[in-house]
Amino acid sequence: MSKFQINLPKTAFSMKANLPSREPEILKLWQKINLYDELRKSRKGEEKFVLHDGPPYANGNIHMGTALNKILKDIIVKFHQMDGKDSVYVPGWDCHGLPIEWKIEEQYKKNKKNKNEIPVVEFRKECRAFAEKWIKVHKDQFKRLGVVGDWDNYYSTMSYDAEAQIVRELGKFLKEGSLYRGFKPVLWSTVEKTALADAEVEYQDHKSDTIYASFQVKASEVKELSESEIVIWTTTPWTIPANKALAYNESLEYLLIKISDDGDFKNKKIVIAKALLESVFKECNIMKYEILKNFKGKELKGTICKHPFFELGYDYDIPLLEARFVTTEQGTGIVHCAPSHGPDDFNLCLNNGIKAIETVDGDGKYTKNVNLFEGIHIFKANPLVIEKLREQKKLLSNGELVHSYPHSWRSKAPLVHRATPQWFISMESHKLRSKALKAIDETAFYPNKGKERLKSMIETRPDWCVSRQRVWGVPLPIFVNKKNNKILVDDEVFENIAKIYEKEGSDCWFSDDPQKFLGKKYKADDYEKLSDIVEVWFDSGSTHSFVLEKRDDLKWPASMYLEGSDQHRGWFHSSLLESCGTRGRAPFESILSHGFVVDGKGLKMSKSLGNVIAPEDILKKYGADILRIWVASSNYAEDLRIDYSILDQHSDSYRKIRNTFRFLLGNLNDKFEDIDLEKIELQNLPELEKFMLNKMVSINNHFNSCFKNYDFHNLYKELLNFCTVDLSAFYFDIRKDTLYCDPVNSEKRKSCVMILNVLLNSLLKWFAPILSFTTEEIYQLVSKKNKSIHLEKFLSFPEKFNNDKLAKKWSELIKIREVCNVSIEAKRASKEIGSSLEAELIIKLNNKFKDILTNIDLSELCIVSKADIVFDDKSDIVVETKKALGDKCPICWKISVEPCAKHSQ
RNA sequence: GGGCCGGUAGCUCAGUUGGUUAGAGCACACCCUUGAUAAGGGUGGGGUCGAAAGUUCGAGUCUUUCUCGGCCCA
Repeated sequence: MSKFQINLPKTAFSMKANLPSREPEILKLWQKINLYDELRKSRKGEEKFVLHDGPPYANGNIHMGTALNKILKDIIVKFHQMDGKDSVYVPGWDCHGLPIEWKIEEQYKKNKKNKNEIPVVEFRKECRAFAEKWIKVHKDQFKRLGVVGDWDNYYSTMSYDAEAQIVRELGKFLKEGSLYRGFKPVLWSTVEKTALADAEVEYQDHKSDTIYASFQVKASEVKELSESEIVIWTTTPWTIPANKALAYNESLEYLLIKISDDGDFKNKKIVIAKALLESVFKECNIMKYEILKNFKGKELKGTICKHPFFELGYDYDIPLLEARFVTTEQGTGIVHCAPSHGPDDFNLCLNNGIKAIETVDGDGKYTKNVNLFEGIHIFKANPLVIEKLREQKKLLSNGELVHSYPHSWRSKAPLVHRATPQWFISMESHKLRSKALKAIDETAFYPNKGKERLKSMIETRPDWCVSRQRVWGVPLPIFVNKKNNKILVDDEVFENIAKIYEKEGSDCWFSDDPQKFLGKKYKADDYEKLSDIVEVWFDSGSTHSFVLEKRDDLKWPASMYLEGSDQHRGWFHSSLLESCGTRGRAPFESILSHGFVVDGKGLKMSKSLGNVIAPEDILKKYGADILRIWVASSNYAEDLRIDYSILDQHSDSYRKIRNTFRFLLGNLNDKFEDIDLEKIELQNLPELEKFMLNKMVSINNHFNSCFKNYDFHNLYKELLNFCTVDLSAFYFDIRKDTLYCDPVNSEKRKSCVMILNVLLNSLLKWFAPILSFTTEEIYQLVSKKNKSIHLEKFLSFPEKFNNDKLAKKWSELIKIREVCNVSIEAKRASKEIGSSLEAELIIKLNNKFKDILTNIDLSELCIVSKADIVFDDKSDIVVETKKALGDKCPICWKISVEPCAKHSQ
């Protein structure tokens, strides 16, 4: 037996990952060691990084979007933790709202129960139980992804303290005076006397009365329009008494026409859209006419009309307003706007300072706000309105139309848009809009484009409607004085309600004596108690108040909010408004928004396309670490593509990374030594080792700058390339000879082993936030320093490792190596040699390379048996490969005529 | 229909203020190795930068239009 021992790699770390079964074992370990608590202990007193969780809705299994969101959050939280901060993550759930109400109603239907016969409180209890059930399911699914957080102390919008705090927040708006009562149209059933949500509406055919009616111009910037009449068409004549404006489209062309037919409109001038001339004239039976003027819609700006019932006391101005929703599909190209009876009308009027009022009551009768028609049911009003129009000579024609129309899903009765009392937070009265815009400017956005997106929404949004006529939510804590209609604003009452909710939740609002909430100061008989609930965006917009502010382990404002880009209109938006209204600034320092998960072709996932991938499928087939790689390697600033071929690719990368670790572990025989980087004496190291240290510093610098910008896909790519290009194909390949064949106590081998230790340590930490399971698996194998890899901190590399001159020199050497490889490959292709050790090289180099070759053995670098160097000035780099002559050393496999220099004695 | 964002090799991504033959890794093909072995190494092929027009000495980078896709709104 030879006295030369070869040292082959040996490790317990298997090549096969088997993540789907191994990861659950690691989850058990984390549970056993109470990882979350350990993380907190390990950073006690350090600077906090608080990523405030946007609460997902507690309903249904998680999908790829939720998985992406949680993994991205977890990666960021872990990065900050390893960076030395106390990086706290408290997950939460959004629980109130319509979708859960529907689910419970569905169950009722199945069991033949009638919702209206069930007490509200009992119904709400079922909603609560439903949400609780899904929180449990979600929790396990999120944990399985490797997400570490305070799962035992999660927050929810339905917890008693949350409901209590939501009341306090509303109290602030009420006290300030920015929360006011207005009217807004909702789909309303006059039969059930209730508002219906969109999803409770069925569309069926319905026969409607149609009218062409005219509005006389009172003033206009277009001279010819004076004395003319603007014609509208509508299928709801009963809304004419509620008319407050007319809408036109500035990009359409309009005509001024003189009619000569006999009748009410003889010799009158009317205005309609050019594109609709034919259909209008046909339906109104107009034969003799003359076109007086052709003009663009934008000229209508500033025009004012009189109401058709002007002579009957409707003597207010009807302005013409520009609106995109006006088209030439039907009608006249001018739309009559009754802000109380249509969402388009409402928004257009609201944006122009015309507020909706209550024109129809819950039974469908006109209110006292409607002159001439008070008390009449709207479904009986059409003939009366038509008659009055005719009487006022404002009716061009009338008819009937069968069209698709909304009906109640329960009673099948036709619905109407009805302005109902709603509660709004004003964007202007207390400068909420400008406060919010300022707060956006003070917030960092990743990616930057999110800033403009949120800004433009805040700039144009109308007042915030925060009331809903539903039951599963926090009741609006509002009492209205029966005598003077004034809202009760009293901190004592709000605080009393909040205290009650903290103890028993908000169900009691619906069941208990109102006096309980009013205390002794006010008499319940004097007040009307509201039964509306708060819209759920106010709930989740308030999480900062009942989570960030209330918990000692967190801080306000949050360091970051992180959600899908749809939340610019959702949670980012509502949180910003709520916080700016109550605290004058945003509840976050930064916002990170990510795109949507789409399939491999960039199309959105849908059942009908059959391109849906569930997180569960991926976990079963690949494991969470592969999914985490997918998250880290994708550019979240845009939409993220996923399909099985993409996952296969990441799975291949994972294997490369795993084998890189396996090589390190094998050559260390699973005996990791934590090297003190400061104590490394560079002057004693071979150049290749110095170069590797230098490489690690530059990787680490790049790593840090990527991390600072949350630029994970570049960070991951850099690490992956480091494993493949710098380690596997370069450093490892070259040093295999030393590791396998040099004596264990040789300085060179010891230097290399030292580097392997540093590499293992660095790679474990760099990858830990992404490959949370695999790095833990390795850490458990080799280190007892901490209970978990996630309790470690990133390494800090001494400046002395940085050596630009060395890096430059080695990039030249690598160039020479590449030319050598091409030359060797030619001999291999002609079958003269196989392994590169069968080759010897004659390398002709330009004299300029002389300096860089000191201390360099090119035969080692190129993994050949011999390399002769010839300097001349003729060429840059020219390499000639010859078959090496002599015998193969049985130890190091190098071929030479002489006995092996290292292994011959 | 409107607003915003995006389209660079089969895939994931780089491409700095417009400036040489547009880069990397993976995948693929061929070869080598059999002492990282259901591993490892080498070489190589592959892109009219979504399309068209324009500005410019010069456009992946700037402008316009179109197209496809995504989010939000209607």
